[in-house]
This record gives sequence, structure tokens and C-alpha cells, in this order.
Amino acid sequence: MPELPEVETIVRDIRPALLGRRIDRVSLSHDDVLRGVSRRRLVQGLKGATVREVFRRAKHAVLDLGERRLVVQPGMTGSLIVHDRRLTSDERRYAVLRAALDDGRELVYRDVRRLGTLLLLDTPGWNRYTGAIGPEPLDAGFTPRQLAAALARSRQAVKKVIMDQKYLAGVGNIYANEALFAAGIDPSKPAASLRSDDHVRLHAEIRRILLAAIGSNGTTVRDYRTGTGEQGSFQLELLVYGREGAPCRRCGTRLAGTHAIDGRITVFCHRCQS
DNA sequence: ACGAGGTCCTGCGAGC
DNA sequence: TGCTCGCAGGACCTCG
Repeated sequence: MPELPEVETIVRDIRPALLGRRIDRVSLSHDDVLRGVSRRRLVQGLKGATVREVFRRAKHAVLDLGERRLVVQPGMTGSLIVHDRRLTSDERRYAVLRAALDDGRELVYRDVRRLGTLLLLDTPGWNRYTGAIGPEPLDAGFTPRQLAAALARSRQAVKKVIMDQKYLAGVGNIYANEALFAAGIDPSKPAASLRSDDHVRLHAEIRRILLAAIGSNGTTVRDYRTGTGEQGSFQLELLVYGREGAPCRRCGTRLAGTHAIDGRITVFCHRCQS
């Protein structure tokens, strides 16, 4: 599922097509993707609204509609695409939210597993939502010190902490694995046991990898698509994720895999990460 | 506060 | 071929 680079790619793709557009018609196939908003209020809130801005927060895409903001959390299998022609039957399949735009195009939120979520927030709701999420790793203000402060408080595994959205925004399982490998840090190490040179390396590698992944339009393992429906290509650059049992690209050691941290697959090199 | 584990969903690939 | 099982990029919840 989309992590920061994937959602950033989606937002960059769909933003030009959405800015200034009015939403004319809305349809929703399932209510179970809604949180904190009823079907009626969602449809009423979107219909007739004009898209003022489109941006990303953490792993979520946000449409600023003036009075309210639509937050799309794609979860594991969600995609957000602006179509400029009739949808194929394949594209209609699993389309959860369809919003017809005033220029004839259509914004479609598609989600096979429907673990994704749609929120429609007023200003106080938005403030609560964004206030509960940690710093954006690609912001200029994100420093090794800021990362260190988040890690210092926790004895949990460093991988779990950097994936925890309240400490750091946008890093999910793929990029956590990759950044820890690149920084030479054992994912199971207690966060508070990292030293300042670890903070500097991890900070740099998180940013470097996220930027590189954005440059490749994200990582397509299975479902992820860009805002124009294409696959990303960063899967070709992954050094550890998905390579359990294969030789480490740096030293040739067989990569280890475990589900011991937060029940998510962790792949690492015993020799290069300590 | 923490860690472990379950829940929401569906599809796919492995193994029998 | 056809079945069952385990697993999958996230986020949120409860329990002890």
C-alpha cells in the first residue's frame, strides 16, 4: 500500500486535473470506507464543492474543498486516479468513490480490500487529525535532532517507532526496511538505544530513500498505481524488502526475514545491520 | 504506557 | 484441476 512516496506521486499526478474543478456528481459503492461521516453527509459535502488545493499529509491525500477537507487514506490497496475517458469494466470494478468533475473527467477512488478510509473534516476536525500525526520527514524543518527526540522516548524496536505515524509521518513497512538497511541499523534495536551518529545516518537515509522513491513514482508490489494509472518503478531498486533469503547486495550474506516486529515482515542483513 | 494480538476486507500464490 | 491456507504496502482497537 501506498506509503509517502506513492501518495506524493498520486497527489502530483492528480493535482493539475483537480485544481479549480467542481464536483458535479458523486457515487459511493460501500459505506464501510467512511469514518466519522455518514454516506449522506459525504455526498452532500462533495457535491457542488470546488477543489481549492490538493496535497499530501503522511500517507494520505487531501482535497481542500474550502469549508471542508476530504482525506483519502488509501490503506493497503487504495488508488486515486483521474480518468479522462469512460472507465473500463476493470476500472469500474472495486471503484468505491466516483466523483464526476465539471470538465467531464472523473476522480475515482478504487480499493480492492477496502481497508482504506475516507474522512470529511471541518477545520477543528482537520486540526485534530493533522495534530495527531508526527513531522513530515521531507520538510526542511525535520532534523536528526527531531528524529532523535522521537526515538529517545521509546524502548520499542526502532522499526516500529519510525513506522508509527504519531512519531514520524509517511514511513511504512517497505521504506522502514530499506532505510534501516541503508543506515546499517538492526530493525529490532530498541529505539532509545540509538546513538547520535545512528540518528544522523537514519535521518539521512529515510530522506534519501523517500526522495529516490518519489523520483521513481513509487513502489508497485501489486496494487499501487500512480494518479494516472501507471505502475511505479522503485520496486526495481529495493535492496531488502521482498528479498528474504536472497544474498545481501552489499556483503552477500543471506538476508533474514522475521515477523517479530509488529507482525509485519522485516527483512535485514545480520552482518550489515547492528 | 507498552506489547501482543485481533479486526476491518479481498485476492493471490503456494502447497496438497 | 481445485481446494484450503497464509499472507499482503495501513490504521485502529482491546486486553493484560
